[in-house]
Amino acid sequence: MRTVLMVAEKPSLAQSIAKILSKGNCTSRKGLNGACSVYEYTGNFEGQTVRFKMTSVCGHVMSLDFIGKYNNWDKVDPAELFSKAPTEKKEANSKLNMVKFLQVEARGCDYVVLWLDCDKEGENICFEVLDAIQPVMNKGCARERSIYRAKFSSITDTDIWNAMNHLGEPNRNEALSVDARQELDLRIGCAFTRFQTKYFQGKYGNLDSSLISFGPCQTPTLGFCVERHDKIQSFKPETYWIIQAKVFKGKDSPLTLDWNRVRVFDREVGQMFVNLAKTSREAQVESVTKKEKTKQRPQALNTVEMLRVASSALGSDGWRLYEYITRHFIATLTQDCKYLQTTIDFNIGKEAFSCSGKTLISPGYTAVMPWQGIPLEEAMPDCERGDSFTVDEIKLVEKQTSPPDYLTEAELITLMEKHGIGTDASIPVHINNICQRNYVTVENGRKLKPTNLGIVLVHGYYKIDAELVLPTIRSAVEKQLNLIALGRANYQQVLQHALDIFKRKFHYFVDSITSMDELMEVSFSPIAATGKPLSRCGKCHRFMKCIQAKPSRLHCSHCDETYSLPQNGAIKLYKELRCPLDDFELVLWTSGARGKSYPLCPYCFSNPPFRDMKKGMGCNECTHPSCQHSLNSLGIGQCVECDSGVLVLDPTSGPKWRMACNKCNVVVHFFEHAHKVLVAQESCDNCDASLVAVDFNKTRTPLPAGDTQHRGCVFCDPVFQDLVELKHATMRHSIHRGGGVRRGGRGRGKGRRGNPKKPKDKMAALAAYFV
DNA sequence: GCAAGGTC
Repeated sequence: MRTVLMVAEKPSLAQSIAKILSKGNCTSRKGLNGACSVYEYTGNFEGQTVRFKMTSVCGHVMSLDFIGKYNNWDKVDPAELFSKAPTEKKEANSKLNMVKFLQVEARGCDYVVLWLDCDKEGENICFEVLDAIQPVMNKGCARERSIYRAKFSSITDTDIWNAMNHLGEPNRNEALSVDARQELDLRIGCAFTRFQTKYFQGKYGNLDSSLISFGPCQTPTLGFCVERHDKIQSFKPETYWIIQAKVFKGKDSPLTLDWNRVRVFDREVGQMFVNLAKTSREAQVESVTKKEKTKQRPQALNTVEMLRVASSALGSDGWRLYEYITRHFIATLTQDCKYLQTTIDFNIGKEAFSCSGKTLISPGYTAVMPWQGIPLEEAMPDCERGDSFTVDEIKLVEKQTSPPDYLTEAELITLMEKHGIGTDASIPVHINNICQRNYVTVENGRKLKPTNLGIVLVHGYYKIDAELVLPTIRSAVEKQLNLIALGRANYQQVLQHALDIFKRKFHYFVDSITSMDELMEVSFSPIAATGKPLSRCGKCHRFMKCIQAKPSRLHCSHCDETYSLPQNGAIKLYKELRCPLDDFELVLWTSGARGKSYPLCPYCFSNPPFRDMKKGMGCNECTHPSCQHSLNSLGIGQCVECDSGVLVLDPTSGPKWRMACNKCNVVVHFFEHAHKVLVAQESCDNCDASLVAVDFNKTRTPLPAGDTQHRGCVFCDPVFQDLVELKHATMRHSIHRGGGVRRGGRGRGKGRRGNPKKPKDKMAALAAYFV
């Protein structure tokens, strides 16, 4: 029997479609990646009985990136990203093992039916799937067709069966338009982001942003928020006047009328109209019109509309959202709301006024969406032409025009949708991005208020090249891409054309960056004027300043050099001790009061001193053979949790001493009330860990017979075993994991680099490092 | 470390 493989875009769709097509008679099993399931059943295909295997991917299988060496920000000029830097497709999520999974399932299959979503992205994923499975599928005779595309727009029996009975072919052009979009977004976004980030971060100390990103969607999104901010800033309130008139008939409560001229901007003119109206004490009913009107039930909810609604009253309460979606759905199936609109036109003197109200005829859908219902108090009094009302009050009221408020998230979603910025799935991501990048903050009522950084960036783009921030450029690119999809333009030509344009824009931007910089100077402080003096530079021996704003770093204004620091933690001076290699004063990094801490050399942190070290390493990973702060001096033994780390004594942790892994987050608490804890040169005969010498407080020593000193292995020594809070750690230590034989696996087999053991022969180690 | 687009 032949086999048909069918692939949907996500696991839940595979399940729904399999249920429909198998009429509920399918088996299911998990695929090798644990995320996708495979549904199997027997059925008919192209006039033969076949076995169906329905499964799915999880979105895109592949994603585009530059080849490795072009991801080095220090060595690559961002301008190279427009043409020189080659790109490659990598598996989008290596954990999912999607290519392998698809190949395992496709092996031996004769046909494939592609059930990817029916949009351009889905078409692109079709070819990602085909690239993975075609090499392993059965090869039929050359003329036999084996690739089919199902086109469907809803998950209903009729739609799915209809798609199955009218299979087509995947559309290469649509897929190519997505390939072009991916390459454009990657090259443009990365080039601008890297350039901006490196330029401004090196100059200003209080930007508070570790990344100054640019993107064809996120930047226009920010642009909308700043545009509103500018309107608010440039708003000048204007005074205007309205006539307020109240009339009544008999014992009815007074009606407030609207002036037909609405408002005037000149007080004298307003007063003149009041005087004219005041010549009469009665308001004559000029006409009464009654119109039956309907309030339309809502359209079916789509994702963007749901986002808008959820952002403007609902908040993050899942149940309320569920209730809203349910009510909305029922409302779409109910009748429109019907009401009677009554408008009464009045004349008071020669001035015209009116008043209108609504009376409910039938609630229709507002019965399930009561917040949209017609309020009872809008009902109007009975009257007819010629009736007269008594004027209760008529006066001129002064008012002021008020500025607009910051953009609400709901308004922003509307703007993005209108201009084609992002998709239903990516709109929230872009909004989240500009928040995380510190370009806008979310205020009460989910209003988006741009930060100084956001404002300066957008104003800078306006000065240099407004198209970089205007929404029109994205739409223009999308239009060109659409031509590829429609087969009316060549993929290569469109891509090249757009890249050329943006390459020129990029060079112009780089040449004009001082225009944006002028704005930055107003809002931010030069790096040399930021931060507090902390530790001394090893080159000039002057104090360097520690900059707290993200990304935290040290800056030497004399040498005009900036040195990176670890993020997410606190930095303080470490007893004015110096690195023996470069004379920089060490600093102490700590993750918190009871957490991990270790010293680091600000210079070595960015410029690894030894071959086997990488950027971002502290003294606890430093392989200096003799420095008292290095791994070699303070390392105790292999980590109890991870395979590649070493537990290193935290020399600042006394009197509650602890050691911490230099790779993972393991912290092992050991001796309390000890004056001194030293790591000895000798190793344990049993487990190879370094011996530890402890000097306890005389009055509080836990050692037998009042001894204050002991030396031994923290993992094996019986005296220490009873004292040290290391029971679980001891049991996990390698020596106890199976007769001293170390586990294989992660982190092993990479020669010296992966070996967490301290080198024993210091001279040999020295020789190795200084080759 | 970067984009935007899928989806988990």
